[in-house]
Amino acid sequence: MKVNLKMLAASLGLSQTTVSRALGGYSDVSEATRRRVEEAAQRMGYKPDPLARRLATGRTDTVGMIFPFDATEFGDNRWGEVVSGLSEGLSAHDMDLSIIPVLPEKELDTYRRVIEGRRVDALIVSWTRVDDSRIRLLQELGFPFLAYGRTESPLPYPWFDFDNEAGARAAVERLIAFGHRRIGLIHASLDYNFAAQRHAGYLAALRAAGIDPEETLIAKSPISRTGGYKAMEELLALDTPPTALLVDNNLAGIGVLRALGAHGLQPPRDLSVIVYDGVPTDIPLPYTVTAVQQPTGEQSGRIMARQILAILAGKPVDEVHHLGQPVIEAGGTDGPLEAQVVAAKRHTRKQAVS
Amino acid sequence: MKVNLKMLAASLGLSQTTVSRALGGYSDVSEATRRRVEEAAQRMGYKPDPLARRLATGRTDTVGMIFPFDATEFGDNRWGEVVSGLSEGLSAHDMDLSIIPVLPEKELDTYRRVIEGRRVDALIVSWTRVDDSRIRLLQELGFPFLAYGRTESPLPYPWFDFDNEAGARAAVERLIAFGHRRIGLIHASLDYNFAAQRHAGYLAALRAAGIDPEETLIAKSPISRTGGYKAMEELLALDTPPTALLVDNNLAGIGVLRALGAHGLQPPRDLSVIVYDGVPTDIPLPYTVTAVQQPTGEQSGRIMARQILAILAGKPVDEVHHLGQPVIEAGGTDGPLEAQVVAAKRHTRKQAVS
DNA sequence: ATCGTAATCCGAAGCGCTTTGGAAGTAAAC
DNA sequence: GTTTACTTCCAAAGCGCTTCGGATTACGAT
Repeated sequence: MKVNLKMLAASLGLSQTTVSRALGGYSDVSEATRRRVEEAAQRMGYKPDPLARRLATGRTDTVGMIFPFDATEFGDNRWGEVVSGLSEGLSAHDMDLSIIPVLPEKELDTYRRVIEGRRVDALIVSWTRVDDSRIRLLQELGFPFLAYGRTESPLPYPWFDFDNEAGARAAVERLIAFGHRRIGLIHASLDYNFAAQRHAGYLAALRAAGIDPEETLIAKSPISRTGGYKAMEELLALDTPPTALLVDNNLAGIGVLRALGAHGLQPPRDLSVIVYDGVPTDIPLPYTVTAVQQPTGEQSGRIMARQILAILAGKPVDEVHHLGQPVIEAGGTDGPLEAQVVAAKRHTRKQAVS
Repeated sequence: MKVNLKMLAASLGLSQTTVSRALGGYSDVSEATRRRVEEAAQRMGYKPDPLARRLATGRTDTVGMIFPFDATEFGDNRWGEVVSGLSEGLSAHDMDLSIIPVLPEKELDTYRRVIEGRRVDALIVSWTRVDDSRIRLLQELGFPFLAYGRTESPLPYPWFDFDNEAGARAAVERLIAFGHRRIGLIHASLDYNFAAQRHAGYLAALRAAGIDPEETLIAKSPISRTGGYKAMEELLALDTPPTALLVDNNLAGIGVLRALGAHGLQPPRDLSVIVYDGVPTDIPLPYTVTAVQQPTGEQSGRIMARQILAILAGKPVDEVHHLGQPVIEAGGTDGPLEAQVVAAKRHTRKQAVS
């Protein structure tokens, strides 16, 4: 039989009020009775009914994440890590994370339903777009949320993000320092904020070095292995392909490396490659990949959990920001242009002979 | 301003009871007033507060899925489809699906918490084990659930599953019909029920054909690309490798095919390969894969949604079962043994010459 | 002896909905 | 005209918790 507040109170000869406040950690109950109450609650296995609590307080102690199943997020283990860290960070404060799956075309409706249904105290918006209708809706409704990634918005809002522009710039600067001038970019749809920012960083680095960006060296690709594969093939088909390449997401990165392999090419001999976010554990590669690295998803998740709690505690939204700095992690897939040229000469000579 | 039942009732000059029952579709309210009520509710934008309703009814109209982040499920787009179908099937009945992420080591605790917290009306257990403590816990607590995959249990319980044994048997029979006798198996941990069943089907087919299973032809592998890759390399390193192979999951299947490619081997010339569940969209392959195919995840999800609703409606648990039949989808990765032998001869001859 | 203060405790009013157990009105049956 | 049987509606009692606004007691201060 489930015990409730009333029974607990009765068995202690106290009022429900006092028991409730004792358990709630209020100061107007003596240390002695608090201990008595806690002991009894423990002994009788009392657990406050969250449904009742919710109705009384109006809080659900749950934060939600609406998850559109267009699946790009799948296979990206980074996302899993973030969720994991978030969940852990929240549960330390007795809050839960609930992921609400939804068909992409019904996404906005679901936001409305979830908010109206008061199913969660706050929402996390991931994969932000440059122009993001979800964030506009949330702002309009005045519902608490945290954006995982920034967006263009006239109003302030809380966000967690990395300095994508700086990351891409650093990567391209590294390639330039290696002597490259024909540097390609494979990027996701520029509707995604992260892609737009990395794209901007790429252009900025080139221009700063006095290099005119070439449209043909820039290929768009879905966030997927296949996407990266095909985009790489496009670039390889150019009359003069790039000598170096930045790939703006890890899934496409795998595809790129596979495409190179399939064409008998090997980084960095034939092409210098830097992959944003590195490549997830996939199948064995004969080299480590030079990457723009960001903190692990777990760390990010924990920070986001703290941000969410701060928002719910009433911290002004224009103060809740976190901008992580990515770092370049040197690997074996990029190198000096001269080395490549030499290798290429050897290669063509060999081909001519055979 | 949010309108509640009381306000709605007042504005109509009716009691809360009547309004509630009108909206609830009870028969003891006249058609005329029902219409009036519905019209007014619509006009005033009345939405019953789910928190209050939950407290009153004790139902949450949510089904949960506790999701351990050991990540095998990631990258397996099949799982995403299932979730999607489930979610859709449930929302047609105004129920929600909530995915609760959890660290693997805290999984059982979370089951307890979620149940005690009455956060959901029912749970879905996925990736069932042969011996599954989660299912035991749920049975013990008498909490409604649906197992996605069977398990060994003395008590009846509701499940959704495919005939894994039959699927594996059919695949192996096909290979046998092609003349193969050295047929390998790459399988996931046999703690997983699906793996155990497919393993059993594999053995059964061999024995039925009078072939003695060879331990060395059976390799265990994690459910991942890397796992499949390594397992394939193990089998290739054998003195006499198998001439045909069944891979019991799609992720490992990709790894297997990549490993073959990396060793300059090509199915079916050098090895006949059948992959359970086919291979997910990955990077381009020069052939279609012969697969044991199951209905799409969406369909499965919708069926599961119906099952859950039936359980909640009180249908006896030993009547809620669904066993899907997998079918072999012929592709270009398997074929007659003789053809392989001929090709191999040609191959070795060529090697001898060069 | 009286007052103010601080420390504890509690009654009762919600939170917004569902549901039980009638009551009132109306029509059919005798 | 009375009885029976519906039909339609409603008052009130929860669901289990939180919290506001005191009430009570104890005690040092005046």
